[in-house]
Amino acid sequence: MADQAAKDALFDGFALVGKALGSGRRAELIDVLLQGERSVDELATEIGQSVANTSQHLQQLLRAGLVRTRRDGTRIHYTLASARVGELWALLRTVAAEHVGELDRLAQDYLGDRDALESISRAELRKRLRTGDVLVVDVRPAAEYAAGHITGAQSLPLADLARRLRGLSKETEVVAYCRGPYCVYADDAVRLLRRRGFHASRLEDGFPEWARAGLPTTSGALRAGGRT
Amino acid sequence: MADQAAKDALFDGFALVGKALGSGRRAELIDVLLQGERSVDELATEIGQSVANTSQHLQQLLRAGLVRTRRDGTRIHYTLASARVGELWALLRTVAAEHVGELDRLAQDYLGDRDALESISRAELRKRLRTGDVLVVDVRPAAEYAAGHITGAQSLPLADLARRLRGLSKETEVVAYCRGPYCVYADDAVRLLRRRGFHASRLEDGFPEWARAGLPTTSGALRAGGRT
DNA sequence: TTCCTTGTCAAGTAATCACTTGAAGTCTTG
DNA sequence: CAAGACTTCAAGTGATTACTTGACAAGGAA
Repeated sequence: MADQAAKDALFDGFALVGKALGSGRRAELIDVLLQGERSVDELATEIGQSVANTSQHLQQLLRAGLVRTRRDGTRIHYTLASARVGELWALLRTVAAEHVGELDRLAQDYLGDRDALESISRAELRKRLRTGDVLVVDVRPAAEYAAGHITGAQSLPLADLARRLRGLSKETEVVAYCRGPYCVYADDAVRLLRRRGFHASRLEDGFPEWARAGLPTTSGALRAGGRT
Repeated sequence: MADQAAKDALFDGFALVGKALGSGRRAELIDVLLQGERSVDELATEIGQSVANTSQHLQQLLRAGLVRTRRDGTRIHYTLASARVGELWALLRTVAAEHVGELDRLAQDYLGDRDALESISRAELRKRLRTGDVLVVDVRPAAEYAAGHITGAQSLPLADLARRLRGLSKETEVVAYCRGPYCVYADDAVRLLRRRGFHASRLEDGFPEWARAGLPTTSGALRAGGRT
């Protein structure tokens, strides 16, 4: 064996990245940052932690090179360092879903029963977007829609949904999507819409997966949603 | 926010996998297991740790579902739980190489200067294997060769290399490969061969990458190597 | 049975980690 | 300049982690 100490140091280097992904709070941060850049205190409220604690977790992600910062006035915005980091997180989530025994139960505890909700695949949504017989709504917060959304989707944040139902036709088939397979926004939206008598289903995963698959996305433009 | 506690628990579940990859010693274990199953004390010597400590690390990998065990008499053999785990490890290594600042230096400290060594890509090796103008040698321990190797390669463990040079022709172009891009066996083999006047280069990565790329592999058969 | 090999468990220690609280930077605005 | 908003730093606490040592369990061979 060449130089055990150097080998250990090298693998400790690789493990830095594993360590960064080895805390639930940091995992939540990455999951949110996948939707676009965020300031520290937005992130803090999102993960339900103090600003100081969130800042320290972010420092740790920074040290592992997984995120980057951008200063804008008094705010500091964090972003994922590259698309690769998003891929790594997605793969880690898949591996966890396949191999961690209790994950099914944990997911069910958080997401509730999904069996009653219809969901459609990316490929099918793509097809129906082309034929135009479906209204796609992005139920994430407006800022995330602005940072990037499925081309043709309208922004209709979950928080505003109840107030803006008037504009929707009950004949139109509605497809809601949000941050990904472990995000509850689209589920909540579909449940609410169905309760009110709309035809609604959810995209089986979220925007990041759509973008990663190379399907058409748009960013920037805020296309006020709600009206059909 | 639906149920913060349930959400935290779910992400802690994902983070279990991150934690499992968050120690250099466990990373080394995964890297070795990528070459095939191993008993606990083989693994312990490989990573230079006590058997007790190695066992505990393996328990942790087991809890995260990344490895599986098989009992054989008084020995217990560990294997990666699925090919996905190998993919995850490879992607994590890539992300670390791209984003962890000091990794270059750590890799150089362990691997030494590689600039002097010629290396060839998988695609090129594939082509030259077909035309047959090259001798491919697998310099990993014989057990790893037996567990799976590049089709057409001969087993010539680094430990035996010096003793078995007689059988090699100085006209033949030799390509050595080992466990992967961060493995020193092939480097050492190429250095030794060149010092003795052979034409030698290394495959730029190792057997797991070859297999993952879907290129032809063989397992089981022990094709005694050395003679051309 | 007893002995031997292999692996796990349990207890102990020093180091690291996640969070809290309160203070100190840093940039913008008045 | 001072005041205010946002972020980071520093110190402290309880929990977890990586390793060691020594004891125990499970299977094989005499």
